[in-house]
Amino acid sequence: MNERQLQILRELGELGSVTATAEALLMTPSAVSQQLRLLQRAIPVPLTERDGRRLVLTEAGQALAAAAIEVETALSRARQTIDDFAGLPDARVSMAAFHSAAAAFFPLLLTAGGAGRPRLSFADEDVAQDRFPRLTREYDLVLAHRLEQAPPWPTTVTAVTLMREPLDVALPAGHPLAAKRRLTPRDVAGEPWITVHDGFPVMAVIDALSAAANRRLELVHRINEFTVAADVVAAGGGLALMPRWTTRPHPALVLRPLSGVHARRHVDVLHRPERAARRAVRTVLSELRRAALAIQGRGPAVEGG
Amino acid sequence: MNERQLQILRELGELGSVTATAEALLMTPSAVSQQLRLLQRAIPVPLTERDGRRLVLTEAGQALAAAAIEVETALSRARQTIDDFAGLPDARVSMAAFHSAAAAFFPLLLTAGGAGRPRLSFADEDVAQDRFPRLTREYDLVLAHRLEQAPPWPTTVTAVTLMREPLDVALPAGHPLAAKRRLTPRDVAGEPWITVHDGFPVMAVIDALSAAANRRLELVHRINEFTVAADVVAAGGGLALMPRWTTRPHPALVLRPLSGVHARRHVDVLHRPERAARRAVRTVLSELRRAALAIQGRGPAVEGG
DNA sequence: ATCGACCCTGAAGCATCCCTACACTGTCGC
DNA sequence: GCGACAGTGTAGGGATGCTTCAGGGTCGAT
Repeated sequence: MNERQLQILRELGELGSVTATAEALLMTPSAVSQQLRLLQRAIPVPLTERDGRRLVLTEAGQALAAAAIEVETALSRARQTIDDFAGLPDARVSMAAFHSAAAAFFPLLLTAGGAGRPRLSFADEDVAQDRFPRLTREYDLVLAHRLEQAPPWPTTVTAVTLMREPLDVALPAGHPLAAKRRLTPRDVAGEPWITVHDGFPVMAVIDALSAAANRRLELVHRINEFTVAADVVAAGGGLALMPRWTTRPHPALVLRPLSGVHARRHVDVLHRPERAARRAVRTVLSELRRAALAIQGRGPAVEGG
Repeated sequence: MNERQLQILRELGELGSVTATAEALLMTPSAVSQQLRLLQRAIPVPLTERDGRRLVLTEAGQALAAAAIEVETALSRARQTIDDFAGLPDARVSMAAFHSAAAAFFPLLLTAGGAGRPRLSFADEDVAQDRFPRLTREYDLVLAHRLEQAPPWPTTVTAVTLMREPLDVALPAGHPLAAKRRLTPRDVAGEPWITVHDGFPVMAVIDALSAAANRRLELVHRINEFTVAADVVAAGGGLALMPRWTTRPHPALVLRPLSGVHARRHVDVLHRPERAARRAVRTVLSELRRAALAIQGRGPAVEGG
């Protein structure tokens, strides 16, 4: 049982297939298979089992994969130890975020001053909810969002909630419903709607809205990008759900809180546990928390939720 | 930087020479040297430096060696994880103790019942104080003793104090001084003494006694083994310091507490940090703590200290 | 100062390990 | 039932890690 084999087992647990593991670790499936066999030879309980043509971890395999995370974390800490002595200031932290969080957080992180700060590499990644965790393989930190009632992130990643952000109804300033301070599902169920694509986090609220009003909603447009959606709402294309804080207010729109349905999303930062062994990563994590507070404080004063 | 190289670095830090490291790891000094060179190649700060003809760790090397302990601990935990699944009840725990602790603790540990308990392998090892830590390489647990005022154990081993045991003056029941409830340095400084060999923990109390009485003590016999010393005391060979709880009371002797000097030893259990990852080792550790309480409770009723 | 003992390091050689390439078997979906 | 896909075995090659042996630096005793 060596570190390499444990790493392979861990990836297999997270990715669920030998081929994907091989791809992630830049090796051939055959090599993965062989290392798994060697690992198994040293261990008296089965670590893997076939599931159709796939290979998955047994319960024991999952337990060992969890232990493998500790091993990698310890090794990362060792590397950080020597970086501390080398005093390398060129630490780079890579970070991905979905669009609205990227727009809200990235500028704040850039202006956060201080000498010797880690240098940041940003990337925007708008993916379906279940794809966020595996982005942590490519980026040190991943800003992800999920609805409050959605299933939690897998335990293979560490997740910290940065904010619990209400989702409001965006409508043109001149719209009749704009006169009300808050909107009920029955208020809005008859309107045409602009929603995200299927599988994206906000979608479940639309379903809940439909259920609360006991009526099928008319989904006219499917637009993931909130700024695009905002422009379409302003042009009279329909109503849309918009995060209260992380999108810049559109001059021609107003936001109204929803009552009667749970319309709130978590903005979380995800990372593989061992990444937090790096001091630079921890620094950025705490800057993120500070930025989240700033974003909530400055938001347009719409209360409720 | 792999696990093996970190292990070698750690041993070098603890043993202080390439040759000793090679011996401990069952390899040749040349192999150790080569692995250290490979490790160094990956790291931008010097990890080792020459000290005469010896090779020792730099500060950075010591820090990395400490991190190496975490790596080994994580690997040990991984092994324990699979043992948990395998449900192996045949866990063996090896344990060494200096003589008096061995006599006091080993029987209690044997009678500690319970099904599926770890099986114990005992060994007695009476070594000079500075040799105790390296016994942890050979045994899972090492019972060691040191005087309260002595330097603490090195940080490379984990130490838990089981008891702080007073050292009393043993004297024949018919001795004139036996009439006193407690003895001062001046009371005993004129008597002939039986002491342990140089370098053994109790010796420092003799020195303190000498200093407190401002007088050179007459050291007649050098006997490490307390039961032997007890018999010699009974035969009128002189006075001796005896631990209050861990030696069986001799029928012809009485113990009298000393005042005026700090005469108390710690009975500690030492182990390499990663050994505690094993459940069986933790079980025995807690049994040791319970045994220590029992030993103190049952001791002959001599109060003071 | 010199010699021998000791300690570390380097070169050569060998066994082992780990990977790729390729062929094969089993499984799923159309 | 066929093609696509997933995993596994074998052969072979390069890298790795060790031992052996030789050499150079350091310490202590004579």
